Amino acid sequence: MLRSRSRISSKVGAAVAVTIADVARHAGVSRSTVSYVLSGNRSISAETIAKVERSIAALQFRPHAGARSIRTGRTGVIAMALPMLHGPHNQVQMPYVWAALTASQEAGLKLLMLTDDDGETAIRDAVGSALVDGVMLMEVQRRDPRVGLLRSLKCPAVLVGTPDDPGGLPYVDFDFALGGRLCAEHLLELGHTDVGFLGQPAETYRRGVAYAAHARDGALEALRQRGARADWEACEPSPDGVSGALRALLERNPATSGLIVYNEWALPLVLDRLTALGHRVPRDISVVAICPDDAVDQLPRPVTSVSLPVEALARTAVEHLAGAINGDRQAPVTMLAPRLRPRDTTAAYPRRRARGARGNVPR
Amino acid sequence: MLRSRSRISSKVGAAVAVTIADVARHAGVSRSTVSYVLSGNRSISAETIAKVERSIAALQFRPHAGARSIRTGRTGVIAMALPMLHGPHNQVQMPYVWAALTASQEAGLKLLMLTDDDGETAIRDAVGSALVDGVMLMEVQRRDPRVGLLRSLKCPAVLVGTPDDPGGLPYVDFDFALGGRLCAEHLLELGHTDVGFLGQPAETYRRGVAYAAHARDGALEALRQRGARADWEACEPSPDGVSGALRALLERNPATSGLIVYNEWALPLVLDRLTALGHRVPRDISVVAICPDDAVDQLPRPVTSVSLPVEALARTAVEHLAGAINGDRQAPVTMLAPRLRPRDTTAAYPRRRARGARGNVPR
DNA sequence: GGCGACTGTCGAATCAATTCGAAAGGTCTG
DNA sequence: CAGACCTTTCGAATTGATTCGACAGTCGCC
Repeated sequence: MLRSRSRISSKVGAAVAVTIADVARHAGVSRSTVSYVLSGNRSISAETIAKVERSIAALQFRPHAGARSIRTGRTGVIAMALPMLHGPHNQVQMPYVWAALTASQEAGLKLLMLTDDDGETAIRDAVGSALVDGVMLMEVQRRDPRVGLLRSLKCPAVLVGTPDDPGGLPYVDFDFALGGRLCAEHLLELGHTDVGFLGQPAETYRRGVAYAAHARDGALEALRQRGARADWEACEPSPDGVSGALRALLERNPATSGLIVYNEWALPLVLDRLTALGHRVPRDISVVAICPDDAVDQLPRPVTSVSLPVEALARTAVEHLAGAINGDRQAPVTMLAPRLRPRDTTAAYPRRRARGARGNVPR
Repeated sequence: MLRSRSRISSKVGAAVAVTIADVARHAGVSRSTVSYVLSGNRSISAETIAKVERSIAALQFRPHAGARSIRTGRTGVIAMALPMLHGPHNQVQMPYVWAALTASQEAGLKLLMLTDDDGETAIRDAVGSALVDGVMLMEVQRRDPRVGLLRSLKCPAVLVGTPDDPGGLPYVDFDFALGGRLCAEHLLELGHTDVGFLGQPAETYRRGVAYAAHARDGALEALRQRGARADWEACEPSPDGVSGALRALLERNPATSGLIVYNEWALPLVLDRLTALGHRVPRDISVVAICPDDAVDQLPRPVTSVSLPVEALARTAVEHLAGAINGDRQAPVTMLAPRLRPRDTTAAYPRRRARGARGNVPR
């Protein structure tokens, strides 16, 4: 045997574990009494409670998570499953992580991060070994193999995003399709008839990530239904990517007077490049974005936007999951409604030639 | 009792757990044999191994994490402890999370995220209840109460950052002080004598976050030692914050010709605002940044920078922790060396008045 | 004063694994 | 051919908690 395992001192740095038996001995009661004090599952006299609690505090006792889970079938841990993708684009995800982290802490849960590079192994392992009580699936794709997996695992789960076939699993989402449509309608109402949609990196669409497709299709369909010329372009997370996408849109349709941007990363550069290319916003081109409110606040000028409630989304998902784990009946679908906030980057269309050079009143 | 707990079907969505006993029965061997097949701790005949493995696969067996941890004292989970801070600044952290996530997966570990709003409860709970095998401490402060806690918990730990008193705990860090000094020396060698340091948000310094202080002090000390005028300013994550910080630096010392920027978020805006304020880079003002390489790639122009190896840092920390958990003896300190990469935003100082208006050759 | 109804506490079973000691069976050696 | 030895497998103890059933002790009520 490589490691000796004596009763008194365990290995190198590991702390000596204090068990419920130690507490019982210290308090002069039985183990079960300590357990009942902890769980409150049976009435215990006030003085015994006090005695036990003093011992717990004195010994710094904390019940062993594994031992507990073996009986209760609960671990108090939920998993956040992210697909493995690298690159700067992923910075957008941190707010989700933060929100999920704080929300789960408030719900008394711990958050385990999972990536599933090789498909679904990480999820299968974590759930199969009863490491987690539930799974929150991020970056849901339109046809996501993980959805089928989760359903077959029969563990509490919530999808953050809307797959083509949720297969009975509950999902929480922001209504990206409606969000895209709101952008479109805003521009249509302002008189724009030629609109470009500048979206996420091509890879995101290639993977069929649901929200990206929904936002784009929601916008384009609304535009085309109302007779506008609509076009779209993916946008890579680099200055050249932004320039390239803008140029492509403007070359394919030089009449483009409205731009819907759903690419948080690119947004600052879009405004910058448009002016660099000689287009004034909103006089020549109106810009409406889909992005979190704090992204707008960080821009040099306030952009008309449909605000993306990242924090509420993650929080809702965690709360939903917490409820499902407790056995509460949960709504199968939760859709957060988009709302468009007009700000400085959109204006009525007829720009110059329209009814004489009567000036360009911004409002 | 609210929830009945029968032997056959458990509650609502929970999967029926398959145990090692089921596998043993299915394979026609004893439980211990299955365990030995799993762990390889005793020699088992090839045919028995095959038989058992077939049963494991057929039943989709995965050992119960809790039950396993109760005996082995291991969970295969490590914690990443982040202090609870919100706001856009935190986007910088996602690369750390990603790197730690992939690295821990490669090391066969799972990653639990912890925040410690109310001090250290989350860490204490996770370690005390034996939920995690080790802790990776992020955003280490110069005087960090969590360091003392971790030491007293006697569990494998690694600090990502250098506190004033590591108290015997191993730490991994990027040499921010030297990084700051390299920036300073680069500017000094180019002839700059008046340099401003534009740093992290004020809150970060107020909290005494180690890396922020180290980078700033490393730069300022090097500058002052060599007789340069050096000043610094915190910078909030907003356009106004950037403008304000720049203005403050330039007003306090109008002769400022060199700028060290250690604020990944602000970097694009700094370049933008400098030109907006009428300073050409690098003709009027040289800019050198401390930031990850991919942040440079995303800028419209290549910025001279000391590259911040975020991914290597997180990866090193995870590997260190994995080793410590396995009982390997680890180096107490790992410092990643900074390297300055001159690019387009720094130039020799004597700008105009120096030796006649002989033109400004960029190189 | 005896009987049922509570209260509070305990002992023992249970959960799903790991692991030690021993036993069964086979091979090799003296 | 008996004894030593090795390989392979098993039974049972162990790990740290939860929880059921039982058992004293107290109280109130007729």
